[in-house]
Amino acid sequence: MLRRMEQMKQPRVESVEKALSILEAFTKDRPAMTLTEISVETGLYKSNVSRLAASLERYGFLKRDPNRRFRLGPALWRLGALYRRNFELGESVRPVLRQLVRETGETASFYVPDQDERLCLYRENSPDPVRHHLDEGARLTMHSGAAGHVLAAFYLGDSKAKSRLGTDGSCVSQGERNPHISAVAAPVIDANGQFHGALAVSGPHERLGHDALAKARIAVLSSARDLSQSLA
Amino acid sequence: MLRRMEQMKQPRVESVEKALSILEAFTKDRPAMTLTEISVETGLYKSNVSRLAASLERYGFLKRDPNRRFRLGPALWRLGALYRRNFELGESVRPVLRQLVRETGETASFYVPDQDERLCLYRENSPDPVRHHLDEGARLTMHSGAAGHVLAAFYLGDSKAKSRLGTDGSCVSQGERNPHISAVAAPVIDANGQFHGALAVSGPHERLGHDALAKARIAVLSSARDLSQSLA
DNA sequence: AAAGATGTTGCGCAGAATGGAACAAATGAA
DNA sequence: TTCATTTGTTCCATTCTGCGCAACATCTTT
Repeated sequence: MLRRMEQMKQPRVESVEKALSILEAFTKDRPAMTLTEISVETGLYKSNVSRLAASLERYGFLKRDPNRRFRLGPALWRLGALYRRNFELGESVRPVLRQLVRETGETASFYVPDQDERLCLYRENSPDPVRHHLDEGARLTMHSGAAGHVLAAFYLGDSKAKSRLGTDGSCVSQGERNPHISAVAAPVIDANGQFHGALAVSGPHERLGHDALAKARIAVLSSARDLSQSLA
Repeated sequence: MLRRMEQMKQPRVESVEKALSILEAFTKDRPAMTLTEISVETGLYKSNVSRLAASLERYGFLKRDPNRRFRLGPALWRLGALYRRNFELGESVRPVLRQLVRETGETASFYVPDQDERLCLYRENSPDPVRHHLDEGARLTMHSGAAGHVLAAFYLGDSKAKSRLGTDGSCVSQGERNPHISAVAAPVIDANGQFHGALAVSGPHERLGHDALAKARIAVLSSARDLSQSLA
């Protein structure tokens, strides 16, 4: 829970990190918690949580539902939308994703680094009912999957990840994160050399065999180049 | 900036509120700030901001762009998406909004309370090029506009706002917040009596005259009832 | 180079944040 | 109903964190 806090002695503000760890404790499967649950989940004392939560609530980062359970507050959505707007990305990325879906028939996504994980920032799903489904906003590990390797290599500078990449920066994975899914990913880097994220196409390995993957790789690389253009 | 903190002596954690006020300082027009700018904007000392920001950054609530300026971080987007999912609202609201647009030809929106303001959670724009445009995620005052009055009445319990409402809870405004815009709004309340937000239709007052407004009012009220059903 | 910003670090003191227990309020069982 | 249990808040003494501020780095600009 408070893993990150226990580390080295960099400048930090303890109570702030405790408060943030409360927010962090909310997940898709745990969208509402009682004070005691939060206390257990974070390892903080109830009295402490009570006070931290009060501040979070005042600023709209938490709110209490009719049963007085805590839920995430509207301020998060406002700021989340703002964060998202920062990337003018969206406007450039979406059309590219749709184009990729049209070309490959599979699902296309755009991932960015989020701490030591990766965040699915944008996604266009395959029209096929049998497809690799995932919500925008979902977080996956950065240490597996084609897009994961690309991010690890370009963002973290992970040398093991680098070695998995082709000279063009692309990466292929088959059944890595999920045994039934294959994927291709490529980095998106603007004219200034700034790394933005990874473009990926993924689908069931029944459809994405050797040949289909090779085709998809070309498509992804080409799209990544297009994106680089429009970001310059 | 720190208005909210200076108030009464409720349980709170000062440094946490300072940190949150840093996040609050980000706006659409100020999506990136240097440390000094944040310091000025929040009234906090630079050294203080530096340390608070370090913690926010560790948890992904802030990040630094290539020029080392601060921007909102990906954690916000993740949590924002989670917040939003809490309302299964979206899935119920969107179709209703689209239906309203079809019926009235004007823009339809759904507002929820956010602190002492109102947040435009969902919006479907009129197909007409001349329309009342506003982004999802935008915040407006709760003290003017038809939807504002509805929220003030039902959420804050503001008696002045209540007096502006019809017996059906609906409210009409003409040129209140913006001289060229008229609007109608109605509360959305589920079967348990839980208030969820305000449904509104808005457009240029040239089109939304007496008759059109009356028609829109019927449509909004009917849609609000439909929504109440699907939330029960 | 020199001058101006901008960001970070060190330090001592004030007082904020905390743990723990006692208290209050809600829930549920009997 | 009353009693037991769980959940949340308030109080208080102690401690150590967070703070202001100045000095120190680190970049920009001229």
